[in-house]
Amino acid sequence: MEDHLHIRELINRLARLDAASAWAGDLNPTQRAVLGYLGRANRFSRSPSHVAEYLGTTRGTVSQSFKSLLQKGYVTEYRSAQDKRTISFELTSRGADIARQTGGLENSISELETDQIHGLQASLSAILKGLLRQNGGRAFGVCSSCIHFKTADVGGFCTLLSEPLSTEETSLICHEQRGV
Amino acid sequence: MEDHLHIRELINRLARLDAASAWAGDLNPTQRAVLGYLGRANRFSRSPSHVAEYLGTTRGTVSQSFKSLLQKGYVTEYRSAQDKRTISFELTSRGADIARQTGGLENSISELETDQIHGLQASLSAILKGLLRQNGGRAFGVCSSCIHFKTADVGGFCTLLSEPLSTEETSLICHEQRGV
DNA sequence: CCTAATAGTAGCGAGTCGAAACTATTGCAA
DNA sequence: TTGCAATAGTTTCGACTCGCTACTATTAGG
Repeated sequence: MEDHLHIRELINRLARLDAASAWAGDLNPTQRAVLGYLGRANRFSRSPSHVAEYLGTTRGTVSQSFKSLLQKGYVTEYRSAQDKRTISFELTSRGADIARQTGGLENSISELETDQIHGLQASLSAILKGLLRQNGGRAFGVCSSCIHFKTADVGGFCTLLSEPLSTEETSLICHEQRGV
Repeated sequence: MEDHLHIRELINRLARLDAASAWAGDLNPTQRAVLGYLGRANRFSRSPSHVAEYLGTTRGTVSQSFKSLLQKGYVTEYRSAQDKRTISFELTSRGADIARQTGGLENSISELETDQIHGLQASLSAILKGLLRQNGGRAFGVCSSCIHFKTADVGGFCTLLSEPLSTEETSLICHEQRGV
């Protein structure tokens, strides 16, 4: 139990320090996290609701964040013709630049041994999986590791939404993803 | 580089989800983090400045947090006679209860194998160390692993501050700590 | 068809955050 | 000794997050 507390502390401290340096320009850490998510999410997973669930916050907060990001020109709005309730946000090139940015944390991570990195990734993923199981959250994994995914001649196919997927899309986050 | 991004995302997402469930009662995640730090910091390391540096925020914000925590009865104020500028905060029993609380993240961590936990701790510590080296931050390690620490008949002794340390104090966080 | 569920927004109050301006001490050097 | 610079903490500002509740629009299901 002693060790667990330590790890929780480490995770939170690393995230706090990372967030502290994520204050730059006219963006705060949360807005930056929204852009980062948008850059890795597929076209079915870019609504305020999805972002809110991924970031562990509320629709209300995300709605405000998007209002600000929209105003600053980091995202654009797409309203669906099928379901007039939903909104999908897209990164502008300005927003995509931010989403691609790396921070001091990445530099520090890259100093680890390769197998240490893989072990770390496996452990953190396992913790996340357990945490999501506890509170009934979605995994938000990528299409290629989904039970609804089928390989195709080019790219793939989603059997849940009956939609073809381009090669790039198969490695993007989907809110409907369920691990094999 | 692909993997590093993943790990950064994992750390931040875990911290966000942990923070989301840390909203309870009349405390927010930051106030909870302050109490957690105070519960693990020694008597030389409980000032607003130390908390600010540990949490990667500013003295101004921490000042506000303490004002709120003081009002709600989670901490008490101790003014030093030597240096009238400094203030040291102590947890009340109410505050200590909160500091000891564990969350869903700990449950999830405890499901890992023992050696996986040790590996995880080692990797995260290494990342933190590298990150702190990059931005010139302090480690905030415990006395027993400090270059200024000497073992004594009972507890230990700090050669920097020329102060005896009780057994419990040797495993507390110090802002002056420098790793062996 | 009508009610329930879903998606998004608006507003509230408390609080975080960086930044800058401010007060009160303490340290150091000429 | 004086006299500044460094340090510790506070206050205020504006933008924003966050949980919450109330609200509107749209869609789904019995």
